[in-house]
Amino acid sequence: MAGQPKTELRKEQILRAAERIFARKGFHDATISDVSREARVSDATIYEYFSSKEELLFSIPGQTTRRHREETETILEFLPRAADRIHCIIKRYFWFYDQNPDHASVSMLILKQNRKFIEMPAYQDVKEMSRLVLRVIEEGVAKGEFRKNIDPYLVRASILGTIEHLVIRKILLGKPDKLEELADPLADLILQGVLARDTEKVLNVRLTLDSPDKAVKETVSVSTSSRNQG
Amino acid sequence: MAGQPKTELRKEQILRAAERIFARKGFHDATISDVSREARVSDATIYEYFSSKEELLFSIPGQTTRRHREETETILEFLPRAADRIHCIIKRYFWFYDQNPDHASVSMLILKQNRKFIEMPAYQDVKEMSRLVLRVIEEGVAKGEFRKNIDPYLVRASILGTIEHLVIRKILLGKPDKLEELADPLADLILQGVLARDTEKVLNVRLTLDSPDKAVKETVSVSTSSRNQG
Amino acid sequence: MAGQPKTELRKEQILRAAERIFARKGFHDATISDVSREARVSDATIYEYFSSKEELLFSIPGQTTRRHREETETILEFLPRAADRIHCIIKRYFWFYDQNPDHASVSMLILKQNRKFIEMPAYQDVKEMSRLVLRVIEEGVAKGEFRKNIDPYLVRASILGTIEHLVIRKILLGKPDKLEELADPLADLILQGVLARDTEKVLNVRLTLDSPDKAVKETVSVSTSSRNQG
Amino acid sequence: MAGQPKTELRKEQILRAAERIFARKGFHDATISDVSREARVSDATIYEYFSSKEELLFSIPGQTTRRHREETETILEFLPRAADRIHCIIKRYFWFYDQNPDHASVSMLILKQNRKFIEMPAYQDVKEMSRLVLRVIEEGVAKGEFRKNIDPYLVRASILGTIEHLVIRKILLGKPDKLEELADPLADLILQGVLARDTEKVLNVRLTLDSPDKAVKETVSVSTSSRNQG
DNA sequence: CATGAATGAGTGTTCATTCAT
DNA sequence: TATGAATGAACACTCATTCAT
Repeated sequence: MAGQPKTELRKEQILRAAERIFARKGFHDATISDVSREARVSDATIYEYFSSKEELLFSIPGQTTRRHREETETILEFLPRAADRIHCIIKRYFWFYDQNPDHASVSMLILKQNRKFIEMPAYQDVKEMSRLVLRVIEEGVAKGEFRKNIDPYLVRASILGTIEHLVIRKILLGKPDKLEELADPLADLILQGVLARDTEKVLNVRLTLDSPDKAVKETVSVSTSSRNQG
Repeated sequence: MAGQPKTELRKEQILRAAERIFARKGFHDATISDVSREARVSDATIYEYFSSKEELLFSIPGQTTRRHREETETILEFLPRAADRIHCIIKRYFWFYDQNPDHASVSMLILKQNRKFIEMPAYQDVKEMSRLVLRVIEEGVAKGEFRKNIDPYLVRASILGTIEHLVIRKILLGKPDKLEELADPLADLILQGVLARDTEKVLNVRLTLDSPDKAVKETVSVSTSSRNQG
Repeated sequence: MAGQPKTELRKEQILRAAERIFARKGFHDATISDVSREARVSDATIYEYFSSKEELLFSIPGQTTRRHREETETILEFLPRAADRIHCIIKRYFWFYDQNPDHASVSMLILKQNRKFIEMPAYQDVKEMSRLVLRVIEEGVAKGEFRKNIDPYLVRASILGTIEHLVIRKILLGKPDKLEELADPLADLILQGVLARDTEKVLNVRLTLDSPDKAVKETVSVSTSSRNQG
Repeated sequence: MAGQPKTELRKEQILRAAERIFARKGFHDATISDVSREARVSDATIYEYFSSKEELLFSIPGQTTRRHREETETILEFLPRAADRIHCIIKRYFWFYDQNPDHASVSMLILKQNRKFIEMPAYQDVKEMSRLVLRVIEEGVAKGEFRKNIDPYLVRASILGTIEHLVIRKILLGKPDKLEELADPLADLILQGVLARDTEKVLNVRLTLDSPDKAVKETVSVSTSSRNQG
């Protein structure tokens, strides 16, 4: 808990102000003065900490994104099954964006489509997170949990794309109120298309046994959709 | 085929130039002079046709989007099965963005996250297209083709979100070269999670017979997943 | 009443439109398009009749001013006394501006302080009118109607300045409703300071005494005018 | 004389530059660059002190006008007679415009006929000065110094109008060189029409005839004010 | 470390004016 | 004669950025 050097606090203060302002007004419509006013420092002070408005923008994700990734990685270690991991990743994404709406706006509306940002070091964390998702999928396939014939890249695109779409929708249209509640149904939907199931191959199983006195004809119906079921 | 009035041609000429320029440089980094140079008209001429730089931007989707939607609607009428319709929609989206990369850039990188745009009349076409997708899903459910317990809004988010994610990825990273090739696998993936199947109900059938010397454990594999199969 | 050539009508139509527009919006805030719209012609047409926006402006007073001067001159010929002439001039000025409020605005708010206008031929009419006033005053002095020691230039400045002040006041503040009603009191005020008198009224005293052989006719002149005198 | 804060000096510097430039070129024909060049600052600096070109214009009269009014008021307190006060006001007006030719140009050619200016707070000082003149006239009437039947508003219009006319004339035509020299004659002229005089009421004409047997002593009373009377 | 003050560089927008038809 | 279409030339205004204090 060693107090951060005062200068780090200042930096953080500016960063959070910038996040709020950029989230509210967009990058180009926000001025350095807007940010400095929000941060209660002078314009010039911002330049003591960041070399340009753009660098300020690119510094916003910083720790937040890294922490999100690291904590997610930590949790995943406790989840042996790929399906649970996917579920966890989705849940945490929604939770993360619910908790950090300004970060969500900056990430989704400003940074995601910024050609320069994807060349910045800060983008690495986003990339890492994306790789993590891919790895989980590939491991799921390798372990036989997921179907062999899926394209892991496509599955990842599907997971991340859906999340992004919903987050942007929430930012722009304000609904739904809680993204997190979409985590279960989304995980179900995705896993439905991905899980390898014996079942998948077993249809209308009709078993006839040679037991002469007893002819057995069974059709067992079991609901399979929920990933929560054993 | 009567030629458009000359003034309409001029407008179109400016619009296409703006599309190219905005796609290449982004909205804020592009100047009206950039556009006018590309269109081979003067700055002032642009203002004869559009009242502001922003109105110029918002006018870009215009016909293109509408036509895409209308043609898609026409085709869908010939496809009775919801699964085929979903497949068609996905395919056409990819094809559309493949064919119109500048339009794709403007839509995905500039307009999609523009708070003002979603209040413009031009946004209606985007909305209509989105509603069309929803309707197809709902009809699929109504007809029993899709599972009853899916959330059509979520499925739509999944379809559109994945497409958007892939389009943006292509724009920023340049790959894959042909989005259209992702249409089949994506449709498969989505439908996998959506199609109602008998099979769905028959799962993990493990039969243990009391025949002490013979334990029977059978798995009968029948391919059912592909939407191309009867 | 030979009809004016069609082209003259067009010109007049544009001129009156310009007068209205300039009166309402001022010269710089009015555009050629404003004028052309009011005149129901195209921008280009205006340039068929006037070589520039400024020339259009300078052409507005034109006939109106000349006619005002000519008619005034005509009337003055019927008024032998300088006092009545001054009165007439003032009355006609007020009446003129009451009748032509747009002309008043253009003259008083735009042209009067325009450095270029006073070099234009159209300014001659204004100058002529001003000279007319001066002449009347000088004649009044020459005839002994007005005091010898007035400065005719100053008196003219007083007459025209007061009129202008009142006209501008009416334009900007809207009151009084009828300038013309100020004509009598203003003429009184001016003449009060100008008329040769005591004298004026006291003099020309004709006394007839009954003394048959002696008719006495006296004119006593008493200087009363200067405020510096005891 | 403790120096004004540096920033006030800067503001004054810009204001005086603007005054010179606007006086010389007019408001619309002068550019911000003209002003900034004259003030030896950058364009942007002007906008640090004034929010728009128009606000800059409206700020020019500022102190100058207020000071003129205040000083005049102070002096008037020492002049008990209304006539002297009027004389003083006229003299000071001329002196003021003689001393501040750029201010004169801006006031007379630009501001006086500006519809927006008369709604600005800065216009209040002009109004106050105008009220002061009116008050002096009314007091003159109340004290019996001026004729009862004058219209104070008209007299004020006459004073201010004549001054304005002469100032504008000097600005545009360059003559006379010294307005101040017109103060005495103008005051005479105005007061002539305003002062209550014995004569005004009674012309105590005393005629003595040499008729030996009959001494005739007549006093003829004639109302003299109205010019309509014989 | 913090900032008040200053500005260079840039840009969207306007509009009087032209000219081919 | 009349004008639709086009534009050159300007200009007010903004703002990220700098630097002396």
